[in-house]
Amino acid sequence: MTTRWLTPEEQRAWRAYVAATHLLEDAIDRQLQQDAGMPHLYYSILANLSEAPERRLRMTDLAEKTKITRSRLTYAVTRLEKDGLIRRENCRWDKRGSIAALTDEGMAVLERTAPGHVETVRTFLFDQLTDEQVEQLEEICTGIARALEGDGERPSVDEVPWLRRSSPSCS
Amino acid sequence: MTTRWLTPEEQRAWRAYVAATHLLEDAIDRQLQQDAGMPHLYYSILANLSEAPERRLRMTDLAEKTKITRSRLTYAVTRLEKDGLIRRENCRWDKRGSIAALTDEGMAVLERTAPGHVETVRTFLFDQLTDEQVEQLEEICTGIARALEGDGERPSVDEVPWLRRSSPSCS
DNA sequence: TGGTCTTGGTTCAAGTTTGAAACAAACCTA
DNA sequence: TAGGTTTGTTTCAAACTTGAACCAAGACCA
Repeated sequence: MTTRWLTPEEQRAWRAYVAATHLLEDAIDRQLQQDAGMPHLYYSILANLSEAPERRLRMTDLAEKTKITRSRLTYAVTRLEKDGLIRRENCRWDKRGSIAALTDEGMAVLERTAPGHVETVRTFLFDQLTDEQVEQLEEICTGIARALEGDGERPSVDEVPWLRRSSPSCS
Repeated sequence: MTTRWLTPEEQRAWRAYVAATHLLEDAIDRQLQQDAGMPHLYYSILANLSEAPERRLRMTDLAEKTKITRSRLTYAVTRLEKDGLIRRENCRWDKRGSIAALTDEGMAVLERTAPGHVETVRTFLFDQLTDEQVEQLEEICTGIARALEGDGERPSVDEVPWLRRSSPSCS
């Protein structure tokens, strides 16, 4: 089977997608770095904890929620713990487990910085979209995420039989 | 003025967006790392060069095309140069300038790995979308990118007067 | 001209991410 | 219940990113 290259429409969509996602993530990272002294991911970790029952989650659950690897999470939590925004506790039921708990200070940082963050997201994302587009975006993204999540387990790339033939193009 | 929090629809869209973009970028990075031995960004750099006249671009233009900072680009190009996929040349008109040129070997790598890359993008993105959604995605992303690009200059975050008030939520 | 400002790139240190390997506890199963 | 496998998490080294500082070389202009 020969490669199905992207159609012109797909090319355009793909490039716009790559550009938009990079630019937006950069803008959000910069804003949060300035206002909260941490990148977006770290903020997300705190935000996820703030919504969890008792403001605490097991590492694996937190990694699942934030869609990152466990090792990346370990590093991030270690940093946030040094900053006093998170506290590590060990799990009673499962001695292997480690639990990340949001501290009051962490909650305070979140409360202080949430407005700026929301405003950034609004300015650069939602202010640019019609209500209809917001819906479309959700559907599109939900579809993509579903394809990538399997049922909780990421379909490790090498399980998919990639074709290998020539000719470039497609950033 | 008090913060305009995200509506439930916006929340859903935002979360789906964050999840989808992370998962997709991760999948693409993993695939390219395995097949081409480089992350997506590096592949994009090669791809951009391959389409430029004479397969060469000035650093700043390349940074602009790939939406990354100059320092990040410098590092990436240095690595790719070590791998023999890019060659640096100096600009005749402007002695400050530095030009990145795709080597034949770089072109070959691109040709060899493009099919796998396209297939990944297709599998996880376009196969999940209807033709209509592809169009919608392009429009949405174009809008976002426009808001973030000013006219070539990024609106440095601190020029926007952020509001600062309390209450969290919004990953 | 000789300053001074801007632009194009690189450098450096500190911080982050990656993937593989290491551990330890929990879970089988014969 | 010992031995083997799986699961939860951390560790480590190598690679990458960030932002500020730096260095030329062009541009501007009194």
